[in-house]
Amino acid sequence: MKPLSIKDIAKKANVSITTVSFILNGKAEKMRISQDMITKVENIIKELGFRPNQVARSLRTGNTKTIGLIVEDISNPFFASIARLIEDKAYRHGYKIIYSSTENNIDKAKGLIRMFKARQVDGYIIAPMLGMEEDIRGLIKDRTPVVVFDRHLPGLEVSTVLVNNIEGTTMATESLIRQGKKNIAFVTVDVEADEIKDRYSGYVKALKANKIKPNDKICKLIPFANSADETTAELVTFFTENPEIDAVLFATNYLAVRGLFAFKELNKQISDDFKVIAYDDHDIFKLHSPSISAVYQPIEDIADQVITLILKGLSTVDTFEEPELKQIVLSSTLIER
Amino acid sequence: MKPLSIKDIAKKANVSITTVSFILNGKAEKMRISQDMITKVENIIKELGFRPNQVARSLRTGNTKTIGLIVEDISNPFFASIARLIEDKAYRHGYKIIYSSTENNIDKAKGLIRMFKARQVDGYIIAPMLGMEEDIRGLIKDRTPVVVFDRHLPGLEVSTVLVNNIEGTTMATESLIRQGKKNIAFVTVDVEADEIKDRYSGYVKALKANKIKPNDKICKLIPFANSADETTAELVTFFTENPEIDAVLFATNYLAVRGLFAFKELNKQISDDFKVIAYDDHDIFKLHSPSISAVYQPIEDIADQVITLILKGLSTVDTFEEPELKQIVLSSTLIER
DNA sequence: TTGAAAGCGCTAACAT
DNA sequence: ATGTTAGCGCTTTCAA
Repeated sequence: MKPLSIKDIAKKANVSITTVSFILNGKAEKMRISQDMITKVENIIKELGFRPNQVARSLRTGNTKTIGLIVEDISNPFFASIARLIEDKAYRHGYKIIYSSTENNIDKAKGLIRMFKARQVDGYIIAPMLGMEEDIRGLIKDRTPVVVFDRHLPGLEVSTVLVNNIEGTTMATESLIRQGKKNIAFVTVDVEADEIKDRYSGYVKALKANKIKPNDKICKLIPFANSADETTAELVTFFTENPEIDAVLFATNYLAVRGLFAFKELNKQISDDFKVIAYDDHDIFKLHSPSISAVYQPIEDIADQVITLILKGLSTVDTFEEPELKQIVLSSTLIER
Repeated sequence: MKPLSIKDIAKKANVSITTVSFILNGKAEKMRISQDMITKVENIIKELGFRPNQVARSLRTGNTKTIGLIVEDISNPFFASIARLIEDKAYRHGYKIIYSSTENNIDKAKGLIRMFKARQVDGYIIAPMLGMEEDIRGLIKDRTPVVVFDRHLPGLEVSTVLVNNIEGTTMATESLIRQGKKNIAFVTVDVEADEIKDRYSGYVKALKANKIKPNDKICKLIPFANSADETTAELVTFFTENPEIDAVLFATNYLAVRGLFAFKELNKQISDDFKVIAYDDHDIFKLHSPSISAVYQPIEDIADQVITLILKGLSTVDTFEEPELKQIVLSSTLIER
């Protein structure tokens, strides 16, 4: 059975499709359509359960009321939580989200942007990876609203929502120093992103401020391409070879989880003599015995800011105003456990 | 700058838009367009970076190459993982996913279906909630492919991918009995879903098979609407009041996590004298000291089956074949730790 | 082997 | 205050 069209409603109501369209789009008032007519048509619409074909509407108006969301991996709890919040807020404004994971694959990422373009999404929310600069610049040049979050691409002028990574690891490192730790290890990943580098900078900054000389030997760089097990194995070796370490700061929650697996394997107890802090929180850290301190990224805030920026961009897209670019940097919190 | 259209390509190539369209859609051969023409047009398309407007295409052909994904909460790791796998597989077949979370709110769920309908999605993948029966039936009547997973709605004839819940909890309970446990508690949630009830049935079945009388006193029903903290508090009380319990089977991973928090609060050690098994695995269970056994649901299999079913539905939608309904029940695995 | 033209369902400028 | 109609970009039938 073919779905209803505006024609069917018009016929049923004995009016033209224009009248129906105006009523559908809330322009009845402006067009001074009689109240009687309005209620009559509205009743028929409700009675028949008619919903205008959004595809036709999109073709005509040029906007699809759809936002493309591109992240590295939607199943990562950080992105999944943000995706949920963004979807919820977008929904209330009549927008839907199409998402895709880049899987840290630049070709897939580029393909996604082209695919989203072909689908005429109205705006983009992107947790970008290195190599997407040109593509994002292209979107901006087409006056498509873009908001970037989580990661920042050097030299790219775009609205951005980030957390202050330097601040986060500085706080964490200082807390460890205050607890008398002398050999604080730093475990990070070899991803070429400023955020990751900033986390390292924050760590070094706190050490220097406290006259501790950073020691490369207890800074471990884990290849991004590692499997979970490989990472655990590397960490087992690392901690075995460096028994002087009395505290560890992990640059991502994922690495910290692997670290916990490594400690388990090594039978290494976390205690006042061996402290661990993770960057980015996780349920596991609360529940672990003993529980693990973490730098918490304000997920709800991030989602709020992202959606606010993109909605503003969307609403000014057909005005002549230059879209204003905003760089928002949120603070993270050290949760001491 | 306006995006390119098929017209621009046609003009540039000095051919009609028909020719371009045929080439775009791989119908050039069938139409016996000359190889020269084909390469010439293809080059222009590549050179100008033209991508056909998917919205216009959708309006014309009636399909949007989009699948609607409706789950309770996309940020739940179970759904997030499945979403990621589904998206990935759909992508390879040229489909995109629009998702939404029902938040266990039937009004939102119904709204989502109507919204997806208005957007002409080609098919639906739904982890349904009670109350959606009529809406799903409506989709099927319109000959829209639907695949339901995770939960089954009684009396609804639709392709379904489930795991065998009875089997899972039976295995888990039997394992506990083999370990000599006499007072095995069962903690579940008051959700009116067959899956949840089946988990209870499996537990009872194993008890009876081993001549143990089920004891209501050590079966705890947690309200779904509880906050996390409320659940923890209820579990603290429950385990305090029933010290004879020597093992617990949790009906969901979420409940088990709350249980772990409760044990932590109670300073109750998990050991050979007090065993815990969770239905549905979680990283936390691997990492916990001691680690926690779990019934593992085959996420990858579920995603595979779901996508296979929906793609089959999508490909037969405009044939005259009756869409064949398939009920797939996957086995879960007990991971003993 | 290629082109002209209708039409998918809707919006909105223009006409009445 | 309501109706007529062009056209959004594309696919596909029919004609040449």
